[in-house]
Amino acid sequence: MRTRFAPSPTGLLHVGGLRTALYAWLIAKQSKDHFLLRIEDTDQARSIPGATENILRTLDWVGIPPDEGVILREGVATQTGDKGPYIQSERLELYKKYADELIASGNAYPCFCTEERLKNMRDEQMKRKQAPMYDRHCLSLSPDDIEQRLKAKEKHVIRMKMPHGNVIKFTDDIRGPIEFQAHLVDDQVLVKSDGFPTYHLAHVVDDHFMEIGLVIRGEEWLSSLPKHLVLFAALGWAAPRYAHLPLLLNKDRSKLSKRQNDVSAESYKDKGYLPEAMINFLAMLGWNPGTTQELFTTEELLEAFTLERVQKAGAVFDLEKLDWLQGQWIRKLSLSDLSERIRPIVAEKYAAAENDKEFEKKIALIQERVTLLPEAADMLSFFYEEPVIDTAMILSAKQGVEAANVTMIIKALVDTLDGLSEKKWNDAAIKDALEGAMATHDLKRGQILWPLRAILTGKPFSPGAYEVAAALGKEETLARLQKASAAF
RNA sequence: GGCCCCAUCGUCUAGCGGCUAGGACACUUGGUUCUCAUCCAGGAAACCGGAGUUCGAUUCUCCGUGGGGCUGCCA
Repeated sequence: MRTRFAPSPTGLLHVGGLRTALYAWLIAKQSKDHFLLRIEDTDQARSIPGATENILRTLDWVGIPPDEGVILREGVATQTGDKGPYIQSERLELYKKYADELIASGNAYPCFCTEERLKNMRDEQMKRKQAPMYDRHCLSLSPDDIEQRLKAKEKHVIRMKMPHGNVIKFTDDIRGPIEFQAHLVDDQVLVKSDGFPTYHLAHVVDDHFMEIGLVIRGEEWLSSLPKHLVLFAALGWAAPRYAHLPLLLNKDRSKLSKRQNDVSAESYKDKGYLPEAMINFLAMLGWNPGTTQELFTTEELLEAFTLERVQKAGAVFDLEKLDWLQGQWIRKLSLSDLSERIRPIVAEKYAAAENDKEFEKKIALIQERVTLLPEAADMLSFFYEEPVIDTAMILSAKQGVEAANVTMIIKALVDTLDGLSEKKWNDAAIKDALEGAMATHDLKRGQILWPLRAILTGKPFSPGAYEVAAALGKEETLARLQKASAAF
């Protein structure tokens, strides 16, 4: 089954668009067929240079690149495939040809109405509480009149002629049977006065010639479906199957908007979410496997995904679930994989991380604590710069570390740890040694470990004392202890 | 206003005539614990309403109600 994703290059890729692309990609790949990317740049005013590359890079990031149409080759958007061009602004003659054919067959007609007239007409209709629809003023123009005006290059559009009286029936792959009364559907503009097609004409022509078997798109298109079906029939082409996906929603259940949410997929990349978490999250918004499995790799989605299990109702875009998924994925990654993803981020702040041979060891300490990748820099700061000694934080009434005994505790720490050889400097040995110290000095666990951890990290929250001491090394550990001791 | 779609815990959802209405997130109570996090155990939390069909409706039908989308020479 060939499927496509057909964004407008009007800005960053929307998360809703990314989910649509994911589902389309899954369907195509399940049948080992092509997933196409087509650029819908028929609105010249809204097109933004570079948007296409950005969209492609985002698809790459999550691992669902197109394999036909507009693709990324060495960072540059190029076209591949024998059904192109895949950019609508390069297909103008084709649209023109079929618009003319529709006029010839009586399924479309030129309309010379001015914007002003249309506006007045709509205002009138609204006032009478009627649905605003084109009144077919130009449908009654005489052939001579039309010819004259065309010859005079009078500004005009081409409208489709809805077959009033027909009932248009269709079965959507997600929603099941739907019916529309043709006379309630407007005579949609197919070709604008600038010669560009509207979405409606371009969609029908392109998806026919690009041999798309299943159109997967957002629910906002459902109400234009009758127009598309009429066009396919008028041109004598078989319509594809359609699957209209439920919308992604704001917390207040309105259509997901920039106003209330970060809607660009790229912003989640920038915040430090893993592509694995993003894909997993998006897949589960509006689809479920019917089992209790929550974690899915792309490969597992390929195995489990079906349109039958896609929800009809819209889904609230709930970041709390994303964060949980992110945590799951962080912990699921191998230490080396996670390290290499985090390393460049930490290196931005601490150059030493770049070639730190012990980096994985440090990441091991925070793997269960990180949610967003950039948090790692702060979590690891004490490895790369000496913490500022905060005597107030080293003391802890709750742990039984007071001004009266802190010096003695630190001395016990120094003595004990100094007794450990460099060779035996590891988690387990440090733990043994310190437990021995607790016994001999009659100290509680917290009395030993809280100050050790606080001195070594300078932070109220951090990985555990044993692990930090082990990763820091004997020399540095003792140096920090001694320095702290002097502060009291 | 018109047309179309939708409706189970706060959120994502399972359920496809008979269930103590299940899971996950979030919340909450404990446990583990030097802190934070992880992890483990428990708790609270839902079938929008009304008719009808049926021995029996969360489930099927209809009508309400509510929400959403569309209603552009934007997609």
